[in-house]
Amino acid sequence: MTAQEEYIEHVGLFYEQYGLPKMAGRILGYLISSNSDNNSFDDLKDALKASKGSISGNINLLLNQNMIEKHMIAGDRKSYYKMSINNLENILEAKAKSISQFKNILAQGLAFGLDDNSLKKQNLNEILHYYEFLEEEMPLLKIKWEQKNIKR
Amino acid sequence: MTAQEEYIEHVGLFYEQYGLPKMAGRILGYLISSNSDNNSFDDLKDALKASKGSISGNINLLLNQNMIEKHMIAGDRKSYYKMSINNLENILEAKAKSISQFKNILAQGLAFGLDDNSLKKQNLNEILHYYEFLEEEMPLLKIKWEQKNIKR
DNA sequence: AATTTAGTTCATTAATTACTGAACTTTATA
DNA sequence: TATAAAGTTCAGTAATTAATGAACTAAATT
Repeated sequence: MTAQEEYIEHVGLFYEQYGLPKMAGRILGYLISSNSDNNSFDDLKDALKASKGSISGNINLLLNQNMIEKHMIAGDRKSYYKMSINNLENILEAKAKSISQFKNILAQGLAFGLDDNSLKKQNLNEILHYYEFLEEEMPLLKIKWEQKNIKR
Repeated sequence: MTAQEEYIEHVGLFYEQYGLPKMAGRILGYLISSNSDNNSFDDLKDALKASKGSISGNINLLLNQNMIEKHMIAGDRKSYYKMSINNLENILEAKAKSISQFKNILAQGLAFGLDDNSLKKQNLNEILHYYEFLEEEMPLLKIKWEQKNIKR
């Protein structure tokens, strides 16, 4: 196993922890460590020794999650892939979305059972406030990053 | 199916999206929606109609991730569980940890291949800077929350 | 000391998720 | 209009992950 191959496996395992298929993580690992600006479907298939089906499915998964993006080369009908940069902001947006979903789940759950001064309701309300705080802060973080980047 | 049971399934599915076993998500759903401050192992087992093994394994999973905590009642040797509140900060800490892990993966990957002014290196460096930004901001967010809470 | 309680462990089984490979679609050359 | 290229789709299979249930441990009660 070359150092690069080991690296790719490592990245695959890293992403597996966060619920992505290992192959999707390995695609990211390849895109980070490859020796070229232009990485095609077949490059991935060959480097990762995987089937077309698996590469196709995982590329589309990563595209849907805005983790990679496709680019083309004039006079060439292959597609090339790279880690997404336009959509860095999506990391925060995705986080914001999950925060706001969980906030709703909590709020809904608070409607069940128990009187309003039970310990549990106090506890859950505090958690709810924390999520509300995060929900407010995420867009501010995004703005902060954008401003920092305009200056650069 | 009662409204509460439906709610519990819903929470289970929500957490499944984020890589938890469904049963772990259902435990959280029960803890949010139950009618009591004190929810025991057996309450969970009965309400969720699951085996002791599954409840035990998933409770420990949630405890390890600081998503729930155990509390006791004097003169009672059962354990009771509730959603974690002391460790709300862990949401940010966990996020910070994954950000910093990924930052390292990227930095490592940049060591492979290509000359330093390739498009890819420029691209990855920009992503790296974004992660560095997030890495700096997470602790600030934590401080902001703590200060807001002292004032309250 | 025997029994009960509270939970853990782990082998087996069930359920889910991912991968393969062959057939297919679509667009572009020859 | 045939052939090829680039990828997609999907049925079948492989691999992984989760749940069950019975046997077990450790502590408390009779």
